[in-house]
Amino acid sequence: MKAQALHGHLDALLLAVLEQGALHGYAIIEALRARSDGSLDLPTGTIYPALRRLERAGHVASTWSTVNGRERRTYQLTDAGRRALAGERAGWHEFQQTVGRFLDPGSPPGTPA
Amino acid sequence: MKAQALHGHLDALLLAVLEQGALHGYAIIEALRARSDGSLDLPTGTIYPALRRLERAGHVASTWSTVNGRERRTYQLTDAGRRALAGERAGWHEFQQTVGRFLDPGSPPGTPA
DNA sequence: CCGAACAAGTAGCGTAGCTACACATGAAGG
DNA sequence: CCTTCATGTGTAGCTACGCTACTTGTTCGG
Repeated sequence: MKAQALHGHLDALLLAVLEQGALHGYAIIEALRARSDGSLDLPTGTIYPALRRLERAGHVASTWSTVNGRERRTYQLTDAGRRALAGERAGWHEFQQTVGRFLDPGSPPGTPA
Repeated sequence: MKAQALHGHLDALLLAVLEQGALHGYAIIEALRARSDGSLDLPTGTIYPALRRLERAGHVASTWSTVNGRERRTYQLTDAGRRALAGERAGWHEFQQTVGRFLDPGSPPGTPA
C-alpha cells in the first residue's frame, strides 16, 4: 500500500507495537512488516526520526545496550506514551468513522436509519 | 478532529462527495461539513488547490457558470475520476485494515482465528 | 454605507514521511 | 583473507500536501 498515507498515524502505530513490549528500531521495522503481512515496509529514514520525535515528546524512553558487539537503542513506552496511545486510538476511531462515512458503501445521506 | 490527519485521503473524500452530483467548491466545503457533522471544516486554501490537482489529474472536470451575478466553478466526476474513486476506496479499506490491525482492540498476533 | 454570507483564489509555512547516503560490526562464503 | 550480506543506527535534503492568512468581487440586509 501507499505508505505515505500513514501521514499522521505513524506515531500511533509505533506506540502500538511498543505496547506489546520494548523493541529496538530495527526490530520495530520488522514487527511492523510482520504484523501487517508486508504491507508496511518502512525505511529507517522514517522510523528513526519518528522515534526521536516520540522520545522528545516523552512518549517513549530509550536505553542503550550492546548485543553481539552491536549497539542497540531499545525503546519502551512511558506512562505518557500509554496515555498518548489511548488518545491516538480514540482519534483513529473518529477519523475512521468520519472518512468511512464518505468512503464506505451504503448509507449515503438519503438513506433512512 | 485533527484535520491534518486527512493527509492523502482528501482526494478520496472530494471524489466521494462529487459522486453524488456535481458541486461547486464552496458547496463541497459545506457538504463535507454537513455529512461529517461538523468534523470536517476544511478551509478554502485546502479545497481549491485540491480540486485543481484533481482536475489536472483528469479526475474531475469543471464548468463555469454565473448564478446571481456570482461566478461559480462547478466540478463533476469524470469516468477516470470514478475509476480513481474505486481505487481510493480499495486503498482506504486496505489502509483501514492495516492500521486497524495495530490500533483496534483485540486480535493481537497470538490470537487464533 | 457597511458588514456578513457567498464564491473563488494565491502565497508562504510547517509537518512529516521518503530517498539516498554514511558508518560500524559480525557472520558467511569463496 | 577478503568480500558481501544482514544487522543496526543515523543524517541531509526533497517533496507532498494541508493549513494560515490574505485578496478580490458580488449580493443582500440592517
